[in-house]
Amino acid sequence: MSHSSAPRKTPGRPARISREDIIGTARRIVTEEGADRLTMRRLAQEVGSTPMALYHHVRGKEELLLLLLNDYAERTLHRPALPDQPRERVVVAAAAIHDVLAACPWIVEVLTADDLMSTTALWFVEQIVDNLVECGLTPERAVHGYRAIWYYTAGEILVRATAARRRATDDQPTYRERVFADLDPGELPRLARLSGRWAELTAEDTYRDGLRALVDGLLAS
Amino acid sequence: MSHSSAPRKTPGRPARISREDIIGTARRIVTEEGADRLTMRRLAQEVGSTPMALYHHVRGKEELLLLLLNDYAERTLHRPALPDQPRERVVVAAAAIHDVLAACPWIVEVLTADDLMSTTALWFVEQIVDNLVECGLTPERAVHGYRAIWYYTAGEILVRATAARRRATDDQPTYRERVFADLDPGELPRLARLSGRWAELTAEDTYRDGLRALVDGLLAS
DNA sequence: TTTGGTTTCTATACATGTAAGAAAAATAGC
DNA sequence: GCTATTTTTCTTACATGTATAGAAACCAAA
Repeated sequence: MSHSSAPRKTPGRPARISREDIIGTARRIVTEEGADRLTMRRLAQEVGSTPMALYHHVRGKEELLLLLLNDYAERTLHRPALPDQPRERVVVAAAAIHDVLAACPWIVEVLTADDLMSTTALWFVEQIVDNLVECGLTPERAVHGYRAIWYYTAGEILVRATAARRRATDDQPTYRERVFADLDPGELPRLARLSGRWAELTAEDTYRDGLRALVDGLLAS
Repeated sequence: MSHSSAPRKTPGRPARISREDIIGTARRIVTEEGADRLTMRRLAQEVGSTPMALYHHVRGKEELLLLLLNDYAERTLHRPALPDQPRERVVVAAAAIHDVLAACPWIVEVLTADDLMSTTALWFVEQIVDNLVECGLTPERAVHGYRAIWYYTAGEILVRATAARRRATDDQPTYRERVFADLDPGELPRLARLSGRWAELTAEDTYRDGLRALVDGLLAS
């Protein structure tokens, strides 16, 4: 579509599609029709190529989704105004990442990435680590603290997203509901007493509370 | 294999395989040859049936893995001796769950379960919630606290397991390594200074430290 | 022009999960 | 014994990710 004249310098057959084409088209499919519709065949057809040609620009579907996630983060993750207190900065930076990712429903299959590693996202990591140091942690403990925050954040998003997906798919009552329906109050009194409200309680969004608790605890030690 | 005489009471074609057969055989395949080898076709062949017959005893592969996980938890998760302090009880109960799950390499695909819900595992949940209340939290906050612990735990296992899998699969340097290799010290000074030690630092097992911090923070608020 | 090398693209094939529906094997009522 | 009903099993077919092998399109040298 693009380059026309400009004498080529590399040998070999010239590429008809680029990684950017692929990612762009993939993004369009995903935003317009949802992540289910993104198949390698469909994507190939849409960029005017064959499925296996994609594999010369992208290692496989997993990498494609990872690239898509980075692309998404790059364009929707914006640096927020940070508060004065270092501790609050940690909270704000983590919550900003969380909110953007949580709003991205197709994320589940990729989010087990080791870290989020787009250039934009790294700024947030920097803020978290730096402000943890600012609060008195050694750099080593600050990194560990960041990792704990990332585990908590990724876990929250993954668990909630999967639960939501299951609820949407299954017509039947959940396994959880069945188990909670007949708890033995003798064996598990606390859960039995809470069983009626469990669904409601776990549905509440308490990400920030947990995050604050975690940051507090990291700084207290 | 089992029932012989005993006049049947239900109408319909009698079942030749049972859910227990399926789970047992699946467990054998997974423990002997790894989770990759567990396919519906292979499993069907092994129980002496056809793939689609399995679907009358199990909703699909995802449910099968969930059942397998519960089965695994049921037989390897044993109630530990709990310390005296309620706060330490929370830590010990959570760490017990964590350690059993983390030792289970095929877990990744299922762990996004809403909670771990085998009967045995619920005892641990009970301990966590109960002792959080014992420490002064309201029952509501105790449930939220348990959820935060679960998010952190599931996230840790998932992220670490996936990272390990990626390292095992990929021969090429990780995306992370490439990004960390050329960080701009002007933009991200803290990360740039730590970049050489990042892999080493994130490889350390700091689950318990983070857990303690989280529990401390939950109780401090 | 021909030959060789390099890169990209295409065709074909396979393994996998599972949807749809027909067939089989039992019971219940007559 | 015969038919209707119910439950389980089997057959077939499809969508998907991707491995493999080779064809196609470009450059550079002979």
